[in-house]
Amino acid sequence: MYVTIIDIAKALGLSKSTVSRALSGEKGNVSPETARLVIETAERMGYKRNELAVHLRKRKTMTIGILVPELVTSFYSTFIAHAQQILRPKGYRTIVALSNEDIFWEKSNFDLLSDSRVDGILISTCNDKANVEQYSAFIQRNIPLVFFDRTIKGLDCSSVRSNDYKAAFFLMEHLIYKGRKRIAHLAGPDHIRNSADRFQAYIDTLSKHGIAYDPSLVLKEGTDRAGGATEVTFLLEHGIPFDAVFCFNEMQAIGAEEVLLRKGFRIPEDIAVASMYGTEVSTLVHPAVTSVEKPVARMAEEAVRLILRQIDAPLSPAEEVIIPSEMVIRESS
Amino acid sequence: MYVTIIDIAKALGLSKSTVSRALSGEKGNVSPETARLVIETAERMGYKRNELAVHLRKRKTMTIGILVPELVTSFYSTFIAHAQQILRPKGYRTIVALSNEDIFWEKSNFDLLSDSRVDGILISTCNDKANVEQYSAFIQRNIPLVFFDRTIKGLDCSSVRSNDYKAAFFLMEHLIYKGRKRIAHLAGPDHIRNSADRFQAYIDTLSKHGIAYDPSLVLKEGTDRAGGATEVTFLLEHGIPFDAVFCFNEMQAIGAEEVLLRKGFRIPEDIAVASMYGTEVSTLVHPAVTSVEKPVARMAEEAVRLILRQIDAPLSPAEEVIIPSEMVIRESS
DNA sequence: GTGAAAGCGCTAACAC
DNA sequence: GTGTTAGCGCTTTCAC
Repeated sequence: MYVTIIDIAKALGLSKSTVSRALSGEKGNVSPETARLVIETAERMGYKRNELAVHLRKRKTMTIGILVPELVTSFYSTFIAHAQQILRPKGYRTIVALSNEDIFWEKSNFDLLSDSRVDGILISTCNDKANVEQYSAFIQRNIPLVFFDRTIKGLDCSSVRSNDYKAAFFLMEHLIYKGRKRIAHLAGPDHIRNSADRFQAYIDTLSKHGIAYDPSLVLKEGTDRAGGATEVTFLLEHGIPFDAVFCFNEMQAIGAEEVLLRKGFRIPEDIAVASMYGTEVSTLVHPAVTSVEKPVARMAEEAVRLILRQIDAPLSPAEEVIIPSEMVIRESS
Repeated sequence: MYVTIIDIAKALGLSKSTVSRALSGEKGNVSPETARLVIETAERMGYKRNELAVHLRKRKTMTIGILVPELVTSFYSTFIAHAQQILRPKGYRTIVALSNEDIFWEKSNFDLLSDSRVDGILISTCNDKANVEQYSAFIQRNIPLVFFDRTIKGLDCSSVRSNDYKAAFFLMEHLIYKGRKRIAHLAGPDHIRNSADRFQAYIDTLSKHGIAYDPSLVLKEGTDRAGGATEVTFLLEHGIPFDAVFCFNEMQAIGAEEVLLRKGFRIPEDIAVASMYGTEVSTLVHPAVTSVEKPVARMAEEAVRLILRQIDAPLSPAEEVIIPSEMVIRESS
């Protein structure tokens, strides 16, 4: 049904090698006339090269898999866009898969990517314990894997992240300098390294500034919009006083903000809402939210660099890149 | 890097055919012990079959491409969901591509699907003239192609659609029976057969019921939410009286409705809003909208049946299936 | 500059 | 029940 190079070769009385060379575009090993002739004939016959065969032969699919926990937060979609922008000119396609913050989805979609023989996988894990054997096996087989943002300790594999602890510390101090004393923390789940880092920063900042740690101000209902709303509602309904909310992510911040505004609070005059992170392109976060920026573009750049290096030089040593968060407060307008 | 059947064969002192047979699961040509042994070894060695090679060898990718104009209207997403539900159990994957109602996108994404050697394509075209040569070439090469919903006349290829004319007629008569006399029509673009059919039904119903056709009531600003809003706004601002709006699709209906409600009109008491189609699963359409249902499920069923038949029996004759719309009015609650 | 031959990883006759 | 062989469509030495 499909035309092959053999059909073209036959039609022209050439060998399939010559046709292949002419079609591959690299001149030097085929005369200009032959090349033109072949290309014209191919066009006329409606030839489409069979990528399957090419990939099998070259043992390379020219596709990178990207596995992320979610796409509601602007961080991951921005990351993907940046990564694609770098990969595309280099001839790489990209497949995006989701874990939906679930370890079983993650496992199954990781398999899916590996089944389709991607040349490498960029992953931001949803759990820093769950699927490690799977990753180790992958790494041992020398298949390029790079973790970004949500990385895993102790894996012999390159990774890129930003310094969550420092950024959280910075943001917390900003709130404290603004006079906030009772800062609630809408934390992330324990099984993500980033949450732990941010929580630690929360504790440490309070301690540094002589503010007592009150466990009733730390809530872990969920990292989405509903979670943020629920948590703030809980604080209000139980009469737990607070003058600031320090959120794990922007979705929580939006949820929190919605509830507060509806209850008649002014932001940030009455209660400040601070979020890690509204990325630089986020249009979701309300301008009244205070946030530190995550350096998405640079993270994507590094992640892509690392995966490509791993593809080109499979035995190069693992590299752990930490990109500093941009310590810029974006405040209410 | 990846384990192959040859690695397993070597490790076990078997031939790769035996390993292949054992792994393919069909017993009868391989002894139970060998089978178990092979499967265990494969598991232990971390074997993953190379789909690329399988597809090349079998000359079949077990994937169906679905090319649709958009995904905002519930029809196409529902169609896709139904199609996938039927195809998956049969071992078929599915790739979805969008034309964004643009002929160049459509062309390029059609190529993309064909490049990835899908076994067949289900398409709902964005223009019934533009890319016909491309489709003809495809059909001539005997690659399975089935049009659904937005079909093209005169193509030697199976198609599925519902009877838009009848459905539109039914819906129009419903409005007329309800006493509407000045019915505005938010039409679809001329280059879609369905639009033409619906417009014809609009004309014919008016004529049948002795209502004069007023061209100023027919608007073609766009088939999205903004289009519907713009068109209704236009009528209102230009003082063109109307007591009903007959929309090409549900997005227009939503846009129209929003404007009308904001201006203080009651729906449907003051102005009725009727739409083709809010599909049976649509959660988008406001309950105040009157609509006829498009039989998505049955259309998907037929489209899948036709494409699979074309795959299994490439030379079977083209079939034109018309599935009657469900003449049920879903009215304001 | 061109052709012959090998092979990517797998399946499917065909022998035995 | 298992092995041998051929080949899916392509690229890539290696000769000439």
